Amino acid sequence: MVEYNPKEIEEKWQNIWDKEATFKASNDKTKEKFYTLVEFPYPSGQGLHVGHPRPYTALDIISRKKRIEGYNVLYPMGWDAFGLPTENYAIKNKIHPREVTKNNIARFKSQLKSLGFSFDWSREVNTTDPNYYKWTQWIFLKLFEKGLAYKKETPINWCTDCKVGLANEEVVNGVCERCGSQVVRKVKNQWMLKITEYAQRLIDDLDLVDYIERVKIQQKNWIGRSEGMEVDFKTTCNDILRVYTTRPDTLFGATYMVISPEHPIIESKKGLIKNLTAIYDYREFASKKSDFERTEMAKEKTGVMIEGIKAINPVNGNEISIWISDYVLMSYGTGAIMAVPGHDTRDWEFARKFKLPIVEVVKGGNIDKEAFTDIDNGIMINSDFINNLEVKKAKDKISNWLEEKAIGNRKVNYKLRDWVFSRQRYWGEPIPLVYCKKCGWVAVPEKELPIILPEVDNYEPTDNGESPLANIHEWVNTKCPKCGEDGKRETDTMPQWAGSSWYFLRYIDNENDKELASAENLEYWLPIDWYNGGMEHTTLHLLYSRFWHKFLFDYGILKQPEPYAKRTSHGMILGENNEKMSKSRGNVVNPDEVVDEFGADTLRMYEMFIGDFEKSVPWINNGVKGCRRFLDRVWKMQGIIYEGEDYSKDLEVAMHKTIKKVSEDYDSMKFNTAIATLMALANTFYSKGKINKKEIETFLILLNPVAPHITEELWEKLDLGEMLNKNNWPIWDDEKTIEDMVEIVVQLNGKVKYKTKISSDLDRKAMEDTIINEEKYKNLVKDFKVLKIITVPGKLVNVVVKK
RNA sequence: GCCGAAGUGGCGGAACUGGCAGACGCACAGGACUUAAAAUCCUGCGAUGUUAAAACAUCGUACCGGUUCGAUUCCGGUCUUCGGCACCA
Repeated sequence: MVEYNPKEIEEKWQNIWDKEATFKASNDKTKEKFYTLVEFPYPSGQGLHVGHPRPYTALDIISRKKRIEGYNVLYPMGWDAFGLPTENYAIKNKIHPREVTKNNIARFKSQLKSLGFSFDWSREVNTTDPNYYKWTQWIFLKLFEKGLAYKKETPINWCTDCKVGLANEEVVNGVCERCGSQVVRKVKNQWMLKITEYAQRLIDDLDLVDYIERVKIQQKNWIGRSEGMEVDFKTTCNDILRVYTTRPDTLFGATYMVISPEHPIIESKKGLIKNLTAIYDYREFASKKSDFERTEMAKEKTGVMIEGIKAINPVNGNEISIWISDYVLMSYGTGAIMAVPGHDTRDWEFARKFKLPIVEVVKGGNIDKEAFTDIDNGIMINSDFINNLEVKKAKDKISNWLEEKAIGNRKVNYKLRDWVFSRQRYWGEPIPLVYCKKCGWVAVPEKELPIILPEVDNYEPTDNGESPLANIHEWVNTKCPKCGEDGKRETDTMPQWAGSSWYFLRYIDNENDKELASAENLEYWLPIDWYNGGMEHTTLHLLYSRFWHKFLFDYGILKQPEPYAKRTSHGMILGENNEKMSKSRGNVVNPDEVVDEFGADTLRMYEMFIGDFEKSVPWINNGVKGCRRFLDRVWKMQGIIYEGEDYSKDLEVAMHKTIKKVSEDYDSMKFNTAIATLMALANTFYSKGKINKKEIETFLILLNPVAPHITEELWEKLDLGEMLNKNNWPIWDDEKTIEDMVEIVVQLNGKVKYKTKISSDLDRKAMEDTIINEEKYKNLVKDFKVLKIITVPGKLVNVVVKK
């Protein structure tokens, strides 16, 4: 027998699949389709690491199984290639990001090919290709046309030394990651997308899809719907401060207010504020922090009281002080809160620190010691006309009262914020708009798309924080498409999220130059039947792409309101030291080395066998060996085959059980136990010493999705007919998975005492009778009084006894 | 801090819906084959105790408590680790 040589056979089959276009999805609408999708990678300079193949192999298994089951499967791959690391690399090494991207993609592609994934490479997409981003720009224009894109002043991280805008990730402990200088928040006028307009639908339509529960929960929490009231507080300067609260019932306990340091009232009433310098200093101090740092619960509370203006609590007329503090954000609610220190932990700490009054309005806690927050079932006190009411009733009564007096109104609020869509960077899609003094922002005509990213000499942002594109005057200066006067192009580019918000639509018709994709192909392939990706994309990418999809649905291009019928998520592969794989930690495993030493089938199998697909697991080099050993044993099965029939009930049960278990496990992504089951079956084969071709055939088909090369090769060697992947998936018969005898457990007060075999067709009564007549049983209970016997058919008999 | 997960032998993990804890694999130990080694094959492998051994007993699924005939699984609390927190992708 020739030795198992993965290198040779893997290359052989990869070439055959390429040449015969085995995995090309057809647009034949008469066939039942199945669209499987994995998140397309960012082609980084480091190449693939072993984390990438985990989800790819998983959905490759699903795809291959579906094909064998007769579906027309689309399993595509592409490149999410715009992004910061490429740009930074280009700046450092003075190479055009286009070149960097091209090289990285070539490397990724050859690595992916060496793993034998059944991608339909003819549908490859690349977000940096003008033929692709033409449509990204086109979608943006449609959003703009419908009023969903607007400009707003929003802060960016500004490095005071490099004089560039930084990504949050590049800000480490408040200083610039590159140069260590102070980073401040600088306000810029940026493009925003109104995702908040879709907030409710993004929640509601989760009911239409099959996502793993934690993804749904996390999306809902991220969108953060709450029902509450907007309440107006008059001020002593005849102004109104509007707050948002979910707890109008505690209004009598509101003893002061806090507004965001950026609140406009500070500017509009600065003449009345006596401590303006202190206020400005504090605002400066707050500008150095991110929202995340500002709202952190653990930190020491800071703030400054505004001297000169007070607010009036609308329910009791009390004059209360107004403070500014960084934990109140302009971006959530109204940028102002009423503080109820008796019943809110953050307010309580703040009040304690600044010696502000704390009033108890719900009975039950000890507000001298801590805020009493568990108040949903409490009773109101110190609250005038809502005294002695239950909290729920009090909330209703005071809400009605506020609405009658026109002081407040019920309001639904969302934590979700609009999407900041501008980046002051080079390596992104140009935003296709022109600014005209007369007409304002004007869309570039569709026929001029794509607006190609022009060549620049220098990829670094300009000194004033504008994108490098701002320096190319011949590109920036153009004519207004509307009136023909002088105009200037937008020089900000789109965020990397743009291209990945719709890529799954382009796979459907990637060469179409007339439209984003043809209507009939979209209708045939959508929705995506199964989308797998990392948990880390749950709140941004997944939500952004649902938003764009819904928009295109509203626009009439798409027929389904949701892009993904099903969403699952894989766990990360960690380094051997149980830490995240990264270059700096030096624990990165390169799949090329594993393929070189053990073969692609072994790598694929190990990645699936390593543990629960949904959980993160450490990579263990030694573990790979076990999978290779198994494939060696599979290879050697050639030597124990015999021709002919030889019925054995045991083997028949084992075969049917295995088919059932493996089929079901693949479908529910329990790849590790599917492989364990196949290993156990192989052990059974070997313990029998010989095996019939029919059993091997079934075994090879079951193993094929995980290890496609070796199984295809053995199929050919054993002369089992046309290519394995053209055959049918084996089916099992539930009746044939039942053994004649089952082992059951006899327990005494829930503790296992002995095991015994009984016929599997006994019902409860018969089973109990069999057991209590056994000698062993009589011995067991002879010193006790039997109180009760609990019998679970086919499982156990538990005897409850007393001395 | 907030939101979402996870915690089981020396290690990765398994256990359907509350019913035999440790499948499958790694590592390790002993044996077979070999002049020898590697590879391969066979056997054993949670801890402790009684024991020559078989066998038996006790403990054991992060920690504390609860529900139940019975808890890795359900409930309350605590600790630890991981993912996300809106310009990394």
